[in-house]
Amino acid sequence: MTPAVGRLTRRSEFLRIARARRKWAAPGLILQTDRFHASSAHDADDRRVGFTVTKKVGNAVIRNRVKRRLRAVAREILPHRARGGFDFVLIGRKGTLIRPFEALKSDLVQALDRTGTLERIADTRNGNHSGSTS
RNA sequence: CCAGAUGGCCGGAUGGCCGCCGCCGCCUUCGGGCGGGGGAGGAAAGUCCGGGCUCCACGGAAACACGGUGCCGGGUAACGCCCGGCGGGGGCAACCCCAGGGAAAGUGCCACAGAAAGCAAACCGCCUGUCCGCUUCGGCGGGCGCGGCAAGGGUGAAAGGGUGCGGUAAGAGCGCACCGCGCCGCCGGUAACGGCGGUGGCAGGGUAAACCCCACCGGGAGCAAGGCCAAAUAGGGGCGGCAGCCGCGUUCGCGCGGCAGAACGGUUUCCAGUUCGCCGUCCGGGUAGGCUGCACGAGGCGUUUGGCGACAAACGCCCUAGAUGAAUGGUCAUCGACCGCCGGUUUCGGCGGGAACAGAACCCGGCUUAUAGGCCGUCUGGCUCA
RNA sequence: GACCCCAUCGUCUAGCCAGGUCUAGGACGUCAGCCUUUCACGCUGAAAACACGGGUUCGAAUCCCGUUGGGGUCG
Repeated sequence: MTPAVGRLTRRSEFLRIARARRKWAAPGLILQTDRFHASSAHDADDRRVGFTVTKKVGNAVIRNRVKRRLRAVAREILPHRARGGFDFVLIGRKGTLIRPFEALKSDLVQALDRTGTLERIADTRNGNHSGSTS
């Protein structure tokens, strides 16, 4: 069972996560994260993700491609390797476009580890089942 | 074959795995699931023009502003776009480029240089009359002249037609020929304009992407327009100043209604209309929630007919993206136009990289800008062969 | 997405809207020299810009068109 990953769409939520100052920059991406506010509407095990690609990265075509690669890597990693109860913001960089996909995935795992949001159970399950991804 | 001109089209392909957003059908424990079908561009871009659509002004009218366009005719819903022609310029040519109305309605400007820059004028100079000096008697030099001239020199971007011949004291449209220009007439053309003939000795420098004049066009804002629903709430509040008249209520602070008054279109005037106590100052609160607008339209494709063409008409077929932190993809493999390096240097072989510009946001018609490479057609010039 | 505005030395600006001695002026800053035992202050001097590409004009920072880069507003 893979838990669902919600999307962040409100500007105020992005600003809140940026204020938390819990972030780590990898060569392919930057991760910002924060424990989301306890409200009755959300389960404690939920996790949500948003994407930010600024105009500095490139024109609209490049920004779209960067965002799509970030979405693809988040879809593969976040559901079973990120801790529940957190919001994540992935920020695209100039290197996101040309970085190999496997390296981008390990960048995200490393960023989760450095921000203390890597799921420990998923870590052992990864070692048991598939050693090809690392 | 080489060089060039021009018009149109394409602008990565195939497959595996995993995904995203609408639409239709079925099932559903209303969370969703299954199946089918669809899903970026020639510029989607810049937002430079023209429209549709929506709201405001809404009825209007006139004048004045303001902005835009600018040879002629046609096409179009419309245009500053397109087509055909005219004129000017460039090219051997195909062909390309041109904001291309008016400078004898008026105003302004033309720095520096130059005598003079717009009423024309005369610095050097040329010629001449007269006086003086010299003389080899041909002349030379100097002064004076409200004497003549504008050919030559010089300045300038530009100096009041150009070239040649005649003419003259020297010269000059002074005369003549050709060219240019103005005016008149005739002919051709729908017109711009062109041709021919006559006539005038030349008047009228340039600049209108300077003001301007003439002709024509234009009400303003924009889908964050606008409508519906939900939430919130106030008809926001405080302070200071000014508040005409009447009626009602009054807790005597004031409140409500009417008249008056004020505000509102680019300006003014007139009626009509809408809104509202007015002015100044300070303090707040809330909001980028949902649905709709929103995908059948000046729509696309094909054939025929009319037209030089832009395009139009008729008939037939088709439905073709609708997201909203914003879908239309991620990844792997194979093929690959093309590029670089090396060996060979005609063919070819090896290695490495690998598709240009670029992403709909209410929708159309244009323009402009960016764009690796490739395909097809037409035409021009040159060379070779038959 | 729509609608507007701006661009001049390293920085802030004048000149633009009546085109010409504009080779673009000023202030702060920078550099060099003088002054001072030295530094500062002061004095003298120098370097340094019209965003880019076309057009109009004899002549463009100025007028017109296009491009690029910044900035602002929206209920």
